[in-house]
Amino acid sequence: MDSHRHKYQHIRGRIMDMVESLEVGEALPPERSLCEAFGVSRVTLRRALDELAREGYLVRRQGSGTFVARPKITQPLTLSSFSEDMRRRGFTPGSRTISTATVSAGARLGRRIEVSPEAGLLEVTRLRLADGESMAIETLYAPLELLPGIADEDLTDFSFYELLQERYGVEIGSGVQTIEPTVTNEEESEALEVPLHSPAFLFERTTRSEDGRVLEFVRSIYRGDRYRITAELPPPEPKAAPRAVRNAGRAGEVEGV
Amino acid sequence: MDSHRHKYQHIRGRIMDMVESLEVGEALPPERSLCEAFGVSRVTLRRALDELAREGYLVRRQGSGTFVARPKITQPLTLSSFSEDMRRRGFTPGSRTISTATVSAGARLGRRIEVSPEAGLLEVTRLRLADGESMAIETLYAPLELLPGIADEDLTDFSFYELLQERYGVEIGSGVQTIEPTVTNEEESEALEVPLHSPAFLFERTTRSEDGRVLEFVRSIYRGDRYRITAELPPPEPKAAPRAVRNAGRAGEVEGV
DNA sequence: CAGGAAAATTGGTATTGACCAATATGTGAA
DNA sequence: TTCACATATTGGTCAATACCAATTTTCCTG
Repeated sequence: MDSHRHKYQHIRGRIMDMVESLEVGEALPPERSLCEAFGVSRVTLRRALDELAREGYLVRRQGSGTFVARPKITQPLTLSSFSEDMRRRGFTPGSRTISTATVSAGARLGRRIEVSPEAGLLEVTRLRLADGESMAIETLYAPLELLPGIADEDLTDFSFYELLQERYGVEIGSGVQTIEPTVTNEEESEALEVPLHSPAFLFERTTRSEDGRVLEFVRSIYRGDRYRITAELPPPEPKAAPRAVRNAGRAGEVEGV
Repeated sequence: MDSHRHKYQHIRGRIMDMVESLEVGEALPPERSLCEAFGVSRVTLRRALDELAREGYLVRRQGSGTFVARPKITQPLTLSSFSEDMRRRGFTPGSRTISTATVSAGARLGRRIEVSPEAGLLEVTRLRLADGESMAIETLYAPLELLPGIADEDLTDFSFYELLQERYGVEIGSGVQTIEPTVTNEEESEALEVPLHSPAFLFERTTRSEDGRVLEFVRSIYRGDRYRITAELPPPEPKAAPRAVRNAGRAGEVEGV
């Protein structure tokens, strides 16, 4: 059942279980106790703790102990789907497909997706909803050659990433996203139900597979009155950057408002 | 001379020297050779390599070797000053102070900066330039109590962060930044020399010291036609996230356009 | 009771040694 | 030559152990 290929991954999970049963600021048992409890060496245990501390779940204080960290205020920009993003923000994601078509790439899109201008592309325009209200309008382009038989799919309520992984076995590698401020045009205003020329974000994202092929190019318009980006900024690197986690609360400590 | 308190930090530096003398895609000597060369254990050496790989300088391939990674396309959002940010983008930063004043915080600003509404604040409005052209207009608020004698400073061409560190010995801890799309109002349009209601970014940043006090609240309007955010998105975490670095080139490998 | 020094506790760094897993290389058979 | 298999190389995981450094606790002293 446990697909933990390595010991430290298993330990990591056990520690996370423990963390979830504790309050913010509470201390974990000492490393040496945990080693004994889990039956692993200290390096293995520390490897798991290192990861969790780096990801912000734990704070370690030399001479004192390891404590449950205060939850992060915000996640950094990451390659998550709209659905994931909205769930993280506490909304229920939804989607309404406006149009589905097959188009030829042309010069501009061809360059972005790194296919010939004659190549066929899947074009899907969707309205994205959060708690039933319009949040963004999004047009996705994907090379048809990667998606044999895609037109038969029901694209009404699908996660493109999951579709890629589960049906086509394509693993998502990395992506580049640009963000610009813009204002809505007539079409966008109508779809999003906002006044003409309302402030909005323009997102353009290019996603690649692990072997470097472009999987999708997505252009999204997000309502500026409903969506904003919050980023927690790490301290400027002090030369040989210590990856310390800060702002950890201890039990009973007073937090700012 | 070497302020390397720990061995792995010293090794890290030696490896970086080596990396800089190699081409992208070239292989480093095997770990076991490096251990011998540096006179350290493999664990210590690997600790240094782990860091460098995590930061994107190296790519490791099991069974094959450790290679110099392709330089990152973009930096993530980080707590850098305007000047640093612009230099990173290849521009020469500049600044023109529009006004300097002392104001009382009031309810809204007081809440943001976590001081009483009666507290005094330094208010500086500056026009930010890149290669001599207007890029952003920025208003900074900082609690006067942290900055005794600040009014005497020459604020025409200063880095607020450097001032804090060098004159007041305050270390910057972390910050939170929100980004929203907006359009310029009359004042902003005039200062930035753009048409009224042009798309723009609204940045609001709160910076704290290491001990949690609010050092500054900054509100910036960036021209949407000159400034955009580019983020390289890491792959979605595959459950127990391996922090692998991807897209590393090997010598002779063909890169996409 | 208060203050300070000593001891115990706890995380941090480092070594040696072993074996596993993925990749690259060399060798022999077809 | 080419393919398949055995072997060597290289990074990945894990253990046992020792000692260092920061913090907390204990206990003695005034």
